Amino acid sequence: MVYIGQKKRMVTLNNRDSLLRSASLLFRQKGYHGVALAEILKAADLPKGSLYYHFPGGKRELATEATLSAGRIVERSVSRAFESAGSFAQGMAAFCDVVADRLRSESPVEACPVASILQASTSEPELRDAARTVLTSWSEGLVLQAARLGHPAPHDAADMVLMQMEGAWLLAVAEQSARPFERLGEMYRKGTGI
Amino acid sequence: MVYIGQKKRMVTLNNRDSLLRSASLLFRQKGYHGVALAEILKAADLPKGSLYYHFPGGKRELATEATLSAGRIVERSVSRAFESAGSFAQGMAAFCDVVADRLRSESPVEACPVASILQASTSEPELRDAARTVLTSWSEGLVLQAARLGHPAPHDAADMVLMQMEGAWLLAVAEQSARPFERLGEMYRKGTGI
Amino acid sequence: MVYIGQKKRMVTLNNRDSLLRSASLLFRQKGYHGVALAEILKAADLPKGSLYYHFPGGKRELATEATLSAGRIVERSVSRAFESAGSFAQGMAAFCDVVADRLRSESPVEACPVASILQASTSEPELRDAARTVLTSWSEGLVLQAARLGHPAPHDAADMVLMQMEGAWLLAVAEQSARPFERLGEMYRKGTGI
Amino acid sequence: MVYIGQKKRMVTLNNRDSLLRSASLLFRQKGYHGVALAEILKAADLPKGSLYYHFPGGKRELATEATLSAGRIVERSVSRAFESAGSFAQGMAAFCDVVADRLRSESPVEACPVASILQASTSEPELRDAARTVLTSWSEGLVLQAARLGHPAPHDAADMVLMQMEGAWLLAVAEQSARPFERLGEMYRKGTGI
DNA sequence: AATGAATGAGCTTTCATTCAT
DNA sequence: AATGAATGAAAGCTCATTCAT
Repeated sequence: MVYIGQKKRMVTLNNRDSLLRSASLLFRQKGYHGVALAEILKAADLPKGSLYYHFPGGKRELATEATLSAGRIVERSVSRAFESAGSFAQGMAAFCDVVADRLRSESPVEACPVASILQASTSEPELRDAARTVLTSWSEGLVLQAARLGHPAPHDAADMVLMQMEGAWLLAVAEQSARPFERLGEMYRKGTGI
Repeated sequence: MVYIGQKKRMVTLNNRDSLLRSASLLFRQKGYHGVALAEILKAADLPKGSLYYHFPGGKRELATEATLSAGRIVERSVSRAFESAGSFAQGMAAFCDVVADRLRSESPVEACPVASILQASTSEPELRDAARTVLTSWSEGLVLQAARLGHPAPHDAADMVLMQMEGAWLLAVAEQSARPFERLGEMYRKGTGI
Repeated sequence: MVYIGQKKRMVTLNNRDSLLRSASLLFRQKGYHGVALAEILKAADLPKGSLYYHFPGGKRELATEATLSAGRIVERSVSRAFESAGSFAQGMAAFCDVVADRLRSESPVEACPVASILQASTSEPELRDAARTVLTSWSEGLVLQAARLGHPAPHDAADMVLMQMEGAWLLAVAEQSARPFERLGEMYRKGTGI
Repeated sequence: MVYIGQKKRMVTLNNRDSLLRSASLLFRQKGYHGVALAEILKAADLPKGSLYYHFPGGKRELATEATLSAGRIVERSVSRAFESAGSFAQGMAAFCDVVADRLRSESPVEACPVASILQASTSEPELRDAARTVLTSWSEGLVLQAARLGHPAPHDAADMVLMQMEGAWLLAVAEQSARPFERLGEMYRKGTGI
């Protein structure tokens, strides 16, 4: 822990972020109900009582924040992949490469942060809101990119890509490999993506 | 409980099946770790001890069997939808209609049986095998249909459809509506499916 | 299963004996509360429902009979060891050899049948009676042998030998070896036994 | 609960110790598998969840610690009995008196802590280690006393005494009386002990 | 005479949460 | 501001026993 700026404030921020990072990772690996808070705290190397200080809403709040935070990371990754693309298909292919790269470094191959949390949303409605927020932001980003890159039906394109991406992620978890994203990327390169 | 044929035999079969049906439903609603066995037994109106008679392997075995069984139902549904189709795209559109119809009657809208179980597969490896088995059988069925209906790249088509289907199912759960499958079906009707 | 004499009677007797043998073995290995009836039935290769036919009193009755039966086997072993002995000490040494031989063939080294059952006697008083019956019969046998072989204090000798034997058996279980009986035998040969 | 010294520290120690004391007592009465954790917690007047805080290893760890702790108490009792003795036989007689006194106050007469736990060691190997540790420490203590008091064969004496003690304890449980230790003590007084 | 399906009480254990300090 | 001790509800699972046939 390195203290930069105001000492106390930084400590707090870092501990909170550390919790979010560990939580996001573990929820993606095992799902909301599959992870115990003690496990998250241990992974973050934080004392037992500290969770409710940072997240008074408990596990629910932690999962909500972790989902939103992970959602933003993916969103940035989408933007970056499409930024330098000449077409929507090229952008999608580039994004598939990025995700495939990422998944290759994971063991076990982790689920989409939205998918991880969605399953628990029947018992925890707040989590569905978080999942929806993230999916909406992804969709809006994709619509913008599709429009920018001259796709004739930006909403259809965004919808389709969102489905393919979530489906590929699920298959990647099932196969425990990055291959679904590689195949999806190839199809976009061959022009059979959408 | 209606007694048909040999009494004892029927009772047994029905109790087992009743457990599988309740389990499948609840796992799809809440995920593997989100459902308590007591809940499943209550839904099936069976006493606590009876589960381990029918499924000595406990929750794991019940979930495995429920997944395989639900997988077979979806597989039959796919076959039927594609049977009377003139093209792969028409078959896919018909299948989307069937699923959309089904989801409209569910409350809450339930997840894909494979997705429900996959999240717990990190802690329960047997569940991953079940998920893979189902996905493989779906994929093989789709490859056959694509080949039969003259699709130029049957494996790509099956891959793509599997991704779209899983993705649409996830979006349907997030939105709690059948609309993602309606949109997917429309795109296949417009010729922008694959 | 070989049918000798009256068919049905023999079958019954053998199944009953088979249950007693399996039960005795398992109780000695794991204690009364450490063994499930299903385990005993499986070891005896008998169907689940058959136990209560042979032993209407259930686990308690089975354990009682198994203890008495095992007690008789040990008693005969004591008699045989002392039969050809020239002194009480020689008899005891011979008996130690027999037990040591027996334990060497066991894996895991099993407890004395009385000790196995005694622990459960707080909750199952019937078992204490069985344990006492066996200990009394052993004691009486030893008193007779001590008297026959000219020991000056037959009751003291029997008491002492019973304690040493039970203690050696416990140590044998702890060490998982026959050595305690070997050491006890040696001491009797050296004349330091009693 | 009396607060001595630092308040928090004492509370913790006492709860843990209280668990150990209740556990030791109940295990000796009913054996490892014969006692439910709920029973121990009730005896210690502690809430259900508190056990796993003090003993994360659960029942196994609790039993292990309880055995080691009870073993130390017996060890001290042995030392004290032999301390003021003029011969090994006198020491042993004094020790028998102490145990007999103790057992007279127990109802039901409780088994040796080692014997209580040993039966479950087939399914819980950690318990065998605890039992062995205690037996070894007793044996070493007895060897030292025998040597100090001029016994010609200290190891034989310790072995023999350990067997007699364990055997007497088993007989005491069977008879539910202190008499076996009284008889053993008498024999040592008469010079027929070893 | 003999059985396997069925049962529910009770087992060990896990866990999100609280709270005094 | 920050914590670790404490909690009790509920989880998955085991088991001796029953009973219709």
